Amino acid sequence: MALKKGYAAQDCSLARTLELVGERWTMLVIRDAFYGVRRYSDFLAHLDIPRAVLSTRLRTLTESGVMERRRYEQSPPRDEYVLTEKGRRLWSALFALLMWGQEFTTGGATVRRRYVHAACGHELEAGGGCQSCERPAVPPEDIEVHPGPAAEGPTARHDPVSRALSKPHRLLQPLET
Amino acid sequence: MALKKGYAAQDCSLARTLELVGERWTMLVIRDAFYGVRRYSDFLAHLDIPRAVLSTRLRTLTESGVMERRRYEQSPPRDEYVLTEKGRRLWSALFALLMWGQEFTTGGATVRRRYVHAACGHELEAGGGCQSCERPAVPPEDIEVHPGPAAEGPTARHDPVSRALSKPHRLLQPLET
DNA sequence: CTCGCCGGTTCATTGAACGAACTAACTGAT
DNA sequence: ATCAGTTAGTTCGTTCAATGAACCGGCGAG
Repeated sequence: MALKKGYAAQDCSLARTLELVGERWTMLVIRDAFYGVRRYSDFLAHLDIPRAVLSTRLRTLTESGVMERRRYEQSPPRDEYVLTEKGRRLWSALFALLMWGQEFTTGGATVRRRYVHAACGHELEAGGGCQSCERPAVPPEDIEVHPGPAAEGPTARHDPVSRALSKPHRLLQPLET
Repeated sequence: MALKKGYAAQDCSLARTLELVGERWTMLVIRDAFYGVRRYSDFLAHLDIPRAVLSTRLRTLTESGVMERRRYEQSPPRDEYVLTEKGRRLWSALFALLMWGQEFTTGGATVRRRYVHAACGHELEAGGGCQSCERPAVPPEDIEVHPGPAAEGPTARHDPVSRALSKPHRLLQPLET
């Protein structure tokens, strides 16, 4: 972040966390990575983020070990960005924010996406666990995103990522775009 | 936030959440509120935040219903800022970020604060629950902050809030400063 | 060889953060 | 009554980051 002082001076684990993932756009990039977005152009189209900011964020996340950049094609050279274990462990925090938003910030609107325990088909509860399986915390690999009641409609987006997510999709698996 | 476009355009609950609590400093203000900080000057001294930014954040949080401003003294007129129910519900997200930071961002350093289930005295696990009580999610009212191994030392702060937190303290209870 | 795509970088403009200084309301001590 | 001190801000000039449009280089296809 490199502001004059940065709040890293706090020597507090929350402050250090926010230095890494608390900047504008960063959490949305990570959310998309959980959805299976891996390519620069897909992040760009789905987030409507300025190119320069996306480049900066991907570099920061890569340098701090939250994401990993890897070559998946030699010619033409193409890289993809995927979450590392460190990054995948952000799921519980991300999900908690997501659920809070669904409860408190939807102005009468209904839910756009539902999160389902793939093993049993039940929707996750707010704590990130599965009630019917009595699992306290379902890991992201076992979760599917399903389109919710508000997925279609006047506010729907039409980028490749949004279209790919109109079908149920396993978290962290690459999206077909 | 009122940037040109804001990412509220995403019509996604995470984006809306971050519009409210994703700005620089905001989460640290909320964390301090959980610690029991209520007065302008205490936020200021503990966070080393510019006064103008603190004013803006407290206004935004108040307007969005995350915190409430209330008169606790008539003369001289003094207001305090306390979390509403909406704000208190951010605990699980905040705690998840905190634990992630403790695991991944402490560069060999040790923990500054520990979070203890007041009813049984056991430290909370990373998911926010209490292992020994088999409670899946301990609410903040039942949690105490204890100074951790790194509370003292060369990096220790000397503001009133940090001093008050050198003793165990129940979350959300006002700090004696 | 040229066209277009992908994954960036560069640049001018705008907006936000920073920190120091200033203000307003009040209290308590001299 | 005056004066210093505390609290809770606002104001303002400077610095830094976000935005969006334009530009660029590698490459493959036609």
